[in-house]
Amino acid sequence: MSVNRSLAACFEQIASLMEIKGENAFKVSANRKVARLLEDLDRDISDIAAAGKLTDLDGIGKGTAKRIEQYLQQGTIDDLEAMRAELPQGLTSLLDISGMGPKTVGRVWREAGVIDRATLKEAIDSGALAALPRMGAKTIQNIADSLDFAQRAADRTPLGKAMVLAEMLVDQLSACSGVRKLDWAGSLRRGCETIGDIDLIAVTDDPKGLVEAFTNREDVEKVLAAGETKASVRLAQGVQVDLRIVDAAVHGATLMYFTGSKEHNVKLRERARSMQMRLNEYGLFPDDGDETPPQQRGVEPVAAATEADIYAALDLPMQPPQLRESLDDPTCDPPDLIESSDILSDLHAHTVASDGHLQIDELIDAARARGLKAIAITDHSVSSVQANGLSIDRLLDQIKAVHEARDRHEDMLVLAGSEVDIRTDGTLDYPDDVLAQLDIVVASPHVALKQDATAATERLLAAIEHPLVHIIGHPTGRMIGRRPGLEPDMLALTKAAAATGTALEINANPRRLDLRDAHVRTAVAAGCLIAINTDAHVAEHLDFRRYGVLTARRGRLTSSQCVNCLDHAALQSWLADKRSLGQGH
DNA sequence: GCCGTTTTCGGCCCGACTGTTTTCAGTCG
Repeated sequence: MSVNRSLAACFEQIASLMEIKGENAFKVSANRKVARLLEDLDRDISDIAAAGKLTDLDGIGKGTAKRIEQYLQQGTIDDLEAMRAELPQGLTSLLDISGMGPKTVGRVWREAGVIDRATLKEAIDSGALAALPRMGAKTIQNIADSLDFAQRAADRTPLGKAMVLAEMLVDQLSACSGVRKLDWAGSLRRGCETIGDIDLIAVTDDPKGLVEAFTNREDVEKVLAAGETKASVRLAQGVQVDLRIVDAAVHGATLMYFTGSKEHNVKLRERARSMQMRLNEYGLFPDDGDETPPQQRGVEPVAAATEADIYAALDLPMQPPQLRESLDDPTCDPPDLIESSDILSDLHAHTVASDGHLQIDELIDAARARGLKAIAITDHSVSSVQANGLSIDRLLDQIKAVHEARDRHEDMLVLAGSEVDIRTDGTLDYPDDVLAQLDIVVASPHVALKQDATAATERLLAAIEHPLVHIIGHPTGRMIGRRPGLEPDMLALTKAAAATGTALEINANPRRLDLRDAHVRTAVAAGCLIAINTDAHVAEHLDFRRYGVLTARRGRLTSSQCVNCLDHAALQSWLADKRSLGQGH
C-alpha cells in the first residue's frame, strides 16, 4: 500500500511545483486531486494499473495514467524530474508557511534568491526581502512570525488534543453575552484523525463583543485577522482557530460550508449549478446570472437555515459530517451509522496487574459510571516485559480475581481476558490450554512493527485464524505522527476475519485510531465484525470511545456489525460460538 | 489536466480579510 502513498507525494509535489511556476490553476488542482485520491484509495494502485483500469478512477485521465505507469515501471516520473531540476527542492516547504502562497514563493525565489526556509530567514534578516516591491513591513513581519510558528508547531494537531481544546473554547466563549449558538466545524467535526485548524461557527447578538473576547484570550499568541464576521488567531497551544459569525437564518449554510470537505463542497456546488442554483456559505440561491453575490442583493435563499434544508433542496440525502470526504458520494443514501450511545461494552482495558493504574473494581466502577454494561479485563501477556506482562501463574491468579469481582458486580458483565502478544511469527504468547481458560482473547502486535508487508500479513492472518482469538487489537500498531506500523494486505485480513468471525479492533486511543478510517471501510465492506475498544490504562481513557466511534462512522460502520453493541446474552454467545465454530477449523 | 443532459472544446466553486494598492492581488478556507 505504501506505493500509493509515495505516488501521492509525487503528485502533491508536481502540483506544488507547477503552482510555483505559475502554471494553469486547474492543472494544479487536477494533480492535487490525484494526490488526494491516491491517499484515500483502499486498493493498491499497481493492481489497478495492472488491470488497465486507471482511467476508470474519477480524476485520472490519460496523462495521469501515463505518469502512474511510468512511476510503477521506473520509480520516477519524467515531468516531475524535469521540474525538480528546474526548481530548488526546498521551495515547496515554503508553501506550508501561512501567508506564503505560490505567487509569493515564486517571487522571493526569482527576485531574492530564496530557495528554502533557511534562505528565507536570511533574506528577512538581511533586508533583501524588504527591497522587493509590495513587501511592506507588516507583510514581512507576518512572514517572519509564520516561519517561526511553522518551525515550532507540529504539522497537524491530533484529534484528541483538538477536540479537548475545541470543547474548552466553545464552553468559555458560549458564556459571552449574546451568544446563541457556537459549534465547531471543519475536519474536527468530520472526525479526521488529525486536524489542521479549529473552525468555530457562532450566532450571536453581539458580534463585536465575541470577536473581542476571542482575540483577547490569554492563550492567544497572535491575531491573524479580526473583522466583523471573521476572526482568526494562533493559540499558544500551537493551533490556529478561526471564528465565523453568521445570522441564525444562514447558520446551516455556513456550518456546512466550513465543515467541508472541500471536495464535498465542490460536488454540492456543481450539483447546485446543474439545478440552476448557486451555493455559498450564505445559502442556496437561484442562479439569476448576476455576478454580484446574491446575498448582497437581498435575494432570498432557497435554503440556508439548516444543513438538512440545503441537502433537501439539492434533492440529496442528508450526509453525516463523517461521510463528506472525497471518496464519499453525496448522492448515496448513508447507512445508519453507529453512535456512542449504541456501545455497551469495552473489551480491552488494563489494570495494575500489568501497566494500568486501576484496580479491577475501580475499572469496573469507572466503566459503569460511563454507562457501559460490560467490561473485559485484558492485561498484557508474558512477552510484554516493558508493560509488566503476566506470567502464566500470574494470569491464572488474575482470572480468579476477575471472576471473584464479577460476583461482586452483578449488574455488569465482567470478562476475564488477556491482551496476548502476537509474536513476530504469528504464534501467540500463551499456550492454547491457558487461552482456553479466558472468557475473551484480544491478540495484538507490539513488536517487530517494521516487518515487511508479506510477513505482517501472514502474522496477522495466523492470529485471525486462531480458533481461540476473539479480537485483533490495534492491528497495525501504528502511532499517529510517530510510526507508520505494519502495512498488511488489509483486503486479505478482512476477508479472513469475516470468514472466521474474528473481530478487528478500532483502538480508540487518539494516538492510535487503529484500524484507521480507510481500513474500517474495507472491513465493513468485507462484512467482518468490528470492535471499538479504548485500551484504557486509567479511568479517563474510557472516554476515548468517542474518537473510536468517529473513526468507525468514517468507515461506514453500523451498530449491527460492532461487537460492542451486543447485549449480555448476545455478547456471551458470540464469545462462545466463535470458539465452538473454531474447533472444527 | 480532466470531463461531458451544452461531449472532443471550453469550461472548471465562492467570498472575507489583509496589505499595499489609488482599484486590487494574494492568500486562505
